[in-house]
Amino acid sequence: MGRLPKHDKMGMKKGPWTPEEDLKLSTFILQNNTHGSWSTLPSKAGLQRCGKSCRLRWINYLRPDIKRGDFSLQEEQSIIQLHALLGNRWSTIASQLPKRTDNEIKNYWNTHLKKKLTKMGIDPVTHMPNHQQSKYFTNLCHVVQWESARLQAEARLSNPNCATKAPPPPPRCLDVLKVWVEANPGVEISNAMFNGFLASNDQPQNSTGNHRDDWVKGTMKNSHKIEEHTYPDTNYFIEEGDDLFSCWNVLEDGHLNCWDCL
DNA sequence: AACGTGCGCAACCGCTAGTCG
DNA sequence: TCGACTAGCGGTTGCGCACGT
Repeated sequence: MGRLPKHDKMGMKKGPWTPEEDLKLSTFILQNNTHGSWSTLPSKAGLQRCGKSCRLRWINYLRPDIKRGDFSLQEEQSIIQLHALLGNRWSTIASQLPKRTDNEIKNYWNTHLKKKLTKMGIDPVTHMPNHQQSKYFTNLCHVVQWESARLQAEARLSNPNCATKAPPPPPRCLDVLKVWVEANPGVEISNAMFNGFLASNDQPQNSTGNHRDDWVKGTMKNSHKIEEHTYPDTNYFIEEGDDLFSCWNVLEDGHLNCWDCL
């Protein structure tokens, strides 16, 4: 993996890092409790690398607080949802996924998630279904719901007068609002918009949705985390099991219909 | 076994924003 | 205000490996 060692015009080494170089870099930073100035670090640490290369190696590989290995289903979902909201702002997305680096998330998106969404009939750029007849469409109802909420939030931002008319977004929305605000400094959040972002579990929007939620919770009382995945004012909700997600909707006669499992 | 091909990911490159004198 | 310098970000590259033929 990596590249063959090369040197640039200044005689700085390029290419894959050796275990000895890793050791030198880690030891220097840990002993000093700081990397200090990246541009002066290489000479101080006895490395023939440019500061930029040292910084990247530390941040993406050597830092003790990074998690490596497969992404969990929850992490995958977070990436998809945050990408729908933020686009290719990998560092912002990474800031919401503890112990993951932007480079790792970017690679995972480009090599796994993009293909996965495409296969499921979802455009990975717009996060919209390519065609509603896709046999995978029903599997992704939560993704589509999410995108719908995002568009509603954007509409509310551009036209505050519509804020109270828009239906409430999916769960975990306050977390998302927080991310959105961090990613869009300077944009003011009106009270109406904030209320619109509140999860209905905290502040039920209307009696119909509340009644339905109660009914769903009562019916599915053996399900775990059901509240987290119930989409208010819609017919859809997600049941999270130990290692799979089931997509359900409530039929007009009150029966539950399982669409599919993820 | 040999070869070709595609994939995964570490590392690089170029650009931008922030800071400081 | 301007230029130099630095840090950080996102896009791209290229090598090693796995897998298919």
